[in-house]
Amino acid sequence: MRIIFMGTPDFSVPALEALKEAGHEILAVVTQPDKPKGRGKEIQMTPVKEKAMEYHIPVYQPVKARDPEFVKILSDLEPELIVVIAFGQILPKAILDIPKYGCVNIHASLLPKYRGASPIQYAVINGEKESGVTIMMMAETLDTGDMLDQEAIALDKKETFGSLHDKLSSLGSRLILKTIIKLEEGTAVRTPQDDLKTCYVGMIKKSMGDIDWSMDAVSIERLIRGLNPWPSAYTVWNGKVMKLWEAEVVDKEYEGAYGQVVEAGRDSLVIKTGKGSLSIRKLQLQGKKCMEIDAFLRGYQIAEGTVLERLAGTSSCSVGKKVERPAGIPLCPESVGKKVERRI
RNA sequence: CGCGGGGUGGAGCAGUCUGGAAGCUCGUCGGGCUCAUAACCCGAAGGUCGCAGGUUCAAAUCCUGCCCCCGCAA
Repeated sequence: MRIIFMGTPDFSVPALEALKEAGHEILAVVTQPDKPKGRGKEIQMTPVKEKAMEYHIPVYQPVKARDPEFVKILSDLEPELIVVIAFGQILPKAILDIPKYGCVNIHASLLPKYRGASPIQYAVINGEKESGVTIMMMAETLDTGDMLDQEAIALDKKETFGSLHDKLSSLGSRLILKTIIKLEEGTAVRTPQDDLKTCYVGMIKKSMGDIDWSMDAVSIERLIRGLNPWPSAYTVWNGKVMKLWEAEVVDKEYEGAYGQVVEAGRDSLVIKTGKGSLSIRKLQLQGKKCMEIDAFLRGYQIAEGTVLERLAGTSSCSVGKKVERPAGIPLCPESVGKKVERRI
C-alpha cells in the first residue's frame, strides 16, 4: 500500500520498520524538525528521521503540518493511507481527508482510557493491571477517532515506563500490519469510543518527579517506575539531587517525619512516607552513575534521621504551591460530550 | 564554543586547594572464634591514581592537550 508515515521518537521507529519490511511503499516520512539536543546542544535528527534516511525515504519536517504548502505536498504524493504514531503535531482536516483509507493512529493505551500525550507513563503511575495499543481512525480532536484494532498486555509488577514503552512500541508495530490488511480487504470495523469512559493525560513534566514523601509508599513506588527512565523521580539529599530508580514498598510504619531515613543498614535505606515506607534499591546522585543501594552506602555516610527534601522550595527553583499529583488522576468529565466527528 | 560534576586495587568513596611514604567502608582469599552466621577477631593478595606530554630533586596532587562517564539545560 502507498503509505505516508508520520512519527518522531523512538516509539515510532519499530512501526516504520514493520511497514517497510512488510513491503509497503513508504512514499514519505514526516517528522518533527531537528532541534538542538543533548550535551553541547548539537542539532540532532529525530529517531524516525534517522531510520528513514537509512531506508532512503524522503523526509519532511514541517514546523506546522497545517501549512497549506505542506498539505499540498502530501496531497500530491497520493497516499492511500497515512500512519501516524507519536508524531507530535495535530493534523488538520485537510490532511486527514487526503488518503483514500484515511489517517490511522497508533496509540499506546486501551482507548478510550488515557487519551493524550503520556498514556504509557500514567498506566504505570496509576498502577494499571493492563495496558495496550489501539489503532484508530484519526479525527480532528485529539485521540477521539473510531477504533479499528486493539490489543492488551498485562503490566509486570516491576514495569517501568521504559519497559512498557518498548513492549507497546513493538506491539503497535505488529498490530498496524493487521489493521492495514483489514483496511485493504474492507473488513475493518470501526468502533466509536465511549466518551463516558475516557480520560486525558497531559504531558509529563520534570517537576512531577519531585517526590512528595507525604504521599503513600505505593504511589511513590509507582511514580518511580512510571518516570523511569525519563524524567525520573528524585529527592534531595545533602543539597544534591538524588534520583531514585528502584524501590520496594515496606509495609511497616516507623516513627519519624515524612522523607526521613528510618533505617540505614549495610545494604538498605528505608524512608518513611505518608503511608508505609520505601526501601531504596537503586539510586543516582547528581553527577554520578546509577548504583545499587549497597554500593552507594559503601561510599557515602547517611545517618538514620536524615531527612530527604523536595527540590521545590529548598532552593531558588520553587514551583510554588501547585504540586503535581500524578497518582490517581481522575477521569476528566470535561471531555465527555465532546463532539466526535465521524468520517466514512 | 550552553552550564556543571566525575574518572584513585573488584565496588563505592577520601586524598588534589596548602606537591613529598596509596587511605576509608566493603568485597575477595587464608586462618580463628562460634551450634551457627551476612556477626566478630587475625592475616594476605590486589592499584600504570583515565591517556599523553610538561614543570619539579619529587606529581594522584601544579600546567597543557586528548579520551570516556554523568547531572542540568534544551
